Amino acid sequence: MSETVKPLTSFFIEDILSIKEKTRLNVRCSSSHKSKEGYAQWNNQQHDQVSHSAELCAKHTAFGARKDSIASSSSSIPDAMKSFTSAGKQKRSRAAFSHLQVLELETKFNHQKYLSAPERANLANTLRLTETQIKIWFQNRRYKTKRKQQATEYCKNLFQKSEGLNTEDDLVRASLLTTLYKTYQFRPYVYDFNRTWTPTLW
DNA sequence: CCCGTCAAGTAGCCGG
DNA sequence: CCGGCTACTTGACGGG
Repeated sequence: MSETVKPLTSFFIEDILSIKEKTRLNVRCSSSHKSKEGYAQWNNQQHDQVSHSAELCAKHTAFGARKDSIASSSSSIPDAMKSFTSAGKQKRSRAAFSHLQVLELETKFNHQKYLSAPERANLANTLRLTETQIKIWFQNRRYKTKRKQQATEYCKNLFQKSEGLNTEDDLVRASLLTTLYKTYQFRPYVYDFNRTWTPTLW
């Protein structure tokens, strides 16, 4: 992968309030799996006072770093970024993108579901995220859309079927099913009233 | 404390 | 091979 190192911003409240000196962290952990690409890239993003760019930056939660103070700015994998469980295992992170970042991503996604490499690089640059983060976001977003669509279609079919229902029991069952599908629309498991929880529906 | 959300991890496939 | 894709799964985190 030929990803460029991007300027990253700290999103810590204390950093925002105190307007600390600029720190910069870019963490890159290689996956155990095939090491295809720089998966698991955790970024602490640089903050330029309380400004527009600050809003663009993700709130970093990696390795419990949000609780720790990340003062050190070092190269590849800073010790400050490494948080371990009691078992000595490295803790996994989950970055939270800012509202503005998500907004920009959603806007882009509404226009196009797939990004070319230059488009992705450009978006990554403007949003101050990594290209991998952009890629993963779009992948997840497409999958989310698909699931939503499938759930909607299934509900539609249910309503259509329920039109032909006769007994009160059938109607109750149909409405219960609809409720269930609304509740579990993003879950791969849905209860079949006659059997059990089944892994796939469609 | 349980549960939903969502970024990231994983497996497997495909095209260049 | 490598990078990107889908289709899940995992795990951190926040809200009720």
